[in-house]
Amino acid sequence: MDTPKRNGDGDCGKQQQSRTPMGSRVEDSPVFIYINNLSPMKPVKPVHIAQTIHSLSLPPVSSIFTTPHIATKESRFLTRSPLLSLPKPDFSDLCRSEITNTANLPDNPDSKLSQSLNETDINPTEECSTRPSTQPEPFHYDCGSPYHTNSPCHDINSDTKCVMGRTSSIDFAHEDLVEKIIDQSLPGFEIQSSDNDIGQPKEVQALDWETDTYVEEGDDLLFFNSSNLDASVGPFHSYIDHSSNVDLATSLSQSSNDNIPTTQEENSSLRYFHVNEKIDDKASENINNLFNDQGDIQQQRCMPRRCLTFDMAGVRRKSFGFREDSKTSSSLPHNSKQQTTSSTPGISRISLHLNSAKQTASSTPGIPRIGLHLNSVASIPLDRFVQDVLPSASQHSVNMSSSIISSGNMQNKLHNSMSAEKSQESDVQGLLIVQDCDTLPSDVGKSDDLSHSSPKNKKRRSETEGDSCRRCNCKKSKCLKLYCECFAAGVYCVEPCSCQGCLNKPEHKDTVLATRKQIESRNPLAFAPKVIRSSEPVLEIGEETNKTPASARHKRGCNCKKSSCLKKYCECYQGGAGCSISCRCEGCKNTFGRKDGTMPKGNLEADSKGGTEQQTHCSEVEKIDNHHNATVNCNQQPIYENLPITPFQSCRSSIQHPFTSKGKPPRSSLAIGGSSSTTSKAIVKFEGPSTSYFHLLADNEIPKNLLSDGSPSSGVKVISPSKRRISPPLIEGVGGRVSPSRKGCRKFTLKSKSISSFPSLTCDSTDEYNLTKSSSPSTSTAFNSQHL
DNA sequence: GAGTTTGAAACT
DNA sequence: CAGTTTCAAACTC
Repeated sequence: MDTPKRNGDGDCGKQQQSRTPMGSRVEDSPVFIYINNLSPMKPVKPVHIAQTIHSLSLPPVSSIFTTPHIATKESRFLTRSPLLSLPKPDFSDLCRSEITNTANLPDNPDSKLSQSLNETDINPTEECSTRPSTQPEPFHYDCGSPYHTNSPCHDINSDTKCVMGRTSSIDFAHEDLVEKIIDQSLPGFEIQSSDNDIGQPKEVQALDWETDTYVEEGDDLLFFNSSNLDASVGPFHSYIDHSSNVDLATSLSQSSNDNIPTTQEENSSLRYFHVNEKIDDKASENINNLFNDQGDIQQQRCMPRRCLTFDMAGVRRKSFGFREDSKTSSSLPHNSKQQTTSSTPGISRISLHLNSAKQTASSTPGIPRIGLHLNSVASIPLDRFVQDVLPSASQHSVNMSSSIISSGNMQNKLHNSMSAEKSQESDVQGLLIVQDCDTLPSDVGKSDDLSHSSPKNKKRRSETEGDSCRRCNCKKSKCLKLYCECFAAGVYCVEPCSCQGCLNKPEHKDTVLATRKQIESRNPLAFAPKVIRSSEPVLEIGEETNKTPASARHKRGCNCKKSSCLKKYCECYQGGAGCSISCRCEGCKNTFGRKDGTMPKGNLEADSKGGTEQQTHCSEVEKIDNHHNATVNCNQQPIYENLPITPFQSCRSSIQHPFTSKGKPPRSSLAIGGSSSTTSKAIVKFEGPSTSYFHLLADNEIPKNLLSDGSPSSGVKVISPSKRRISPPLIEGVGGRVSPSRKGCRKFTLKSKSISSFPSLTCDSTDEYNLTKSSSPSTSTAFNSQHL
C-alpha cells in the first residue's frame, strides 16, 4: 500500500535508493521491510487507505498492538481497508473456518462479545503462531462500530482484527458461502432471501418489516431464529450486510488466522471483526474464483445484504451456540480466553459462537476477516438480557457485559447500524444484530406470548417495568403516521402495542410502505433519528452551531412553550439532548443544555453530584436493573454528563432516554426505520475517497469507558437536508488526517445509504440512489461524489 | 384509570 | 410559511 511509487517517475525509485545514506538501502530498512510484509497485496487503492475514514485501518504500528482499552470514540467509526489481494481459499476449508467476532469494549473488562462460526474453536495461540505477533496484518479491518477503538483491530493482533462496537458488522462477500456456512454451523438460523417471499417472520412481526423493508433487490436477509433463546427475550436480530465485495471465504480464512482474544483482550467487552474492505475488481474476481458455486457473481457485486435475525422472541428455541457466560464464562469451550472475569454481577459477557470449526488452511496472512457485529445484542439492556435471555439460553454461549449494553439507546444504535448497512456505496458489509425491544427483557419474562396484550396489561407492564418496551397506543392514526412511534421508528407494531385499527403490520406492508413513502416524500428526514449525538461540542464551520453543551442534539429542535424543555414533552429533553439554536422553545431550561448554549446549573451539578434529575432517573434505572439483577447502574449515566454526551436516543429520540427506565424501549427494528430513504437522501460528503462507509453512530453506543476520550474522530461530513452536519470519522495520527474543519465534526458515521438505517421501505429510495446495486467501490465513490 | 396537558405531526 | 387541527405521549389526579 505504501509502497513507494517507482513507476511513472521512473527515476524516483532510483534516486531514492541512490540517495540512501550510508549506503543502506531503503529496502533494507526495517520500515521498508515492514511495509512490504504488510501487504502482499498491493494496494489496490492506496489513497483509499490513507484517506479512509477509518483511521483505524492504518493505525500506527505501535498502536496496532495496543490494547483495546485505548479505544476512543473515534474508534467508533467504521473503517474500511481496501482489500488488496485475495488468496484463494479452499472453500471447504472456509466453511470450516472459524469466524470469530469479538467486540471489545476496551474499558469494560467485563463485557465481551464474541462470535465464532464453526463448532470447533480455534486455538488462539495456534492462530497466533501462524502469524508473528509482531507482524501486523496486511489487512486492516476497521471497526466501524461505535465501539471501535483507535486501537487497531490488530491490537487484538493477530487475533482479530476487530473492532469494537456494538454495531458490529460482518462483511460477507459471498452470499452463498455465508448461507452455506450458516446452514452448517447455525442450524437454527434461517436464511431468507429478499428475492423470495420472505413471508412473515416466524417469530416477530417486527422482523417482517425489516425483511420487507430492508430487503431490497439483491438483498437477502438472514434470520437467525434463535428460538432457543428465551422467548421472553424477544427477537434478536442480526444483520449481515453484504454491501461490500469482501470475500467471505477470505475473511473466514483470515479469521482462522486470527488469534482469539486473549487475556489482554479479556478486558474488552465486545469484540468483533469488521471487515470493511472495498475490493476492487480484481479482488472480486479472485473472490469469485474462490467459489465454485458462486454462480452469481453479480450478486456479490451487487453487494447484497443479508439480515441475520436472531429471533429470541419466538417460542422456538434452538441453540445456535449462545451460551451464557455471565458467571460461567469459564465454561466457554472456545476462546476461553475471551472470557474475562467480570466482576459485574449479572451477566457480563455474551459470546456468540457461530462456528467452531477450526480452519487450518486459511492461515494466509492478509486475508480479510469477517466481523460480526453484535450490536443489537449489546444494545440490549444487559441486565435484562442477562436475566431473561441468558438463562433461557443456557446452551448458548452468550457473553455480554452489562456495561456494554447500556440501557436504552438501542434503537438508535440499531438504527444507526441499519443505516450503516444500508449504505451501499460503502462496501461495508456488516452483520448487525438487532434486538427487538419486544424481545427485550423488559417485555421478556412478562409475556411470552406474542399476542398483543391489552392496553391495560401493557400499561401496567410499563408501569412495573418502566415501560421499557412499551410501544404505541395509537387509536386513530392506524399507526401509519408519525404520531405512531412504531411507525416513526420504522417498525411494525407488535405485541406490546396497544394500538387500535393498526395497519402497521406485515400483512399491510404495502400500505405501510406506501404511507411511508408518502411521508418521506414530504419530509425525507421524517424517519431519521430525531436526536443526533455528538461526543463533543460541535464546532461546525459555517453552519448552525448548536451551542448546546449537550452532546446530543435534536435534529429539528423543539418548539416547547410550556414545558420549559424540562419534560418529556420536549423531544430534545426526551432524547437527552440539549436545546440548540434550532429550537424555538420558550423559557428553555433544558437540563441537557439550554437553547442559549448555557449549561444549566443543575446539569453542572449533576456532573459532580449526579444531578437531581439524573439521580432520579438513575434511581429508576437502578430500580429496574435491580429488578433484573442487572448491573447497569446509574453510574454510567454521568458519563454523558461529563462527556457532554447524552445517550443517543433511539430512532426517535424519545425512545431511549438515557435516564428513563420508562423510556420507550428501543425498537429492534428500529432498523427498519432508520430513516431509510430519508437518510439516503441526505447529502453525504466523503472526505476521503475511501470513505464509502458511513455509519451513524451514537455515542451512547459506546461504553462509557470509551467515551472518556473526547477526541473527535472525524470524518465524514454528512449534510442532511436539515443542514445537519455529520462528520466523518477521522483517525488522528493514524493515516488519517484531521482537517481543521473536521475538528468540530460530530461523531456520527453515516453510512450514506443508511443514514436512514431504515432500509427504505420502498425500493425507490434505494433505486433512487441506486446504491444497492452498485457493488464496486468505484461506483460507490461515484455516488458519493455526486452527492457531495 | 380517566382526564388533562403538551407539543409534534398533519392539515389547510 | 403560518395558523389550525389532529394526534398520541406525557403527565396529573
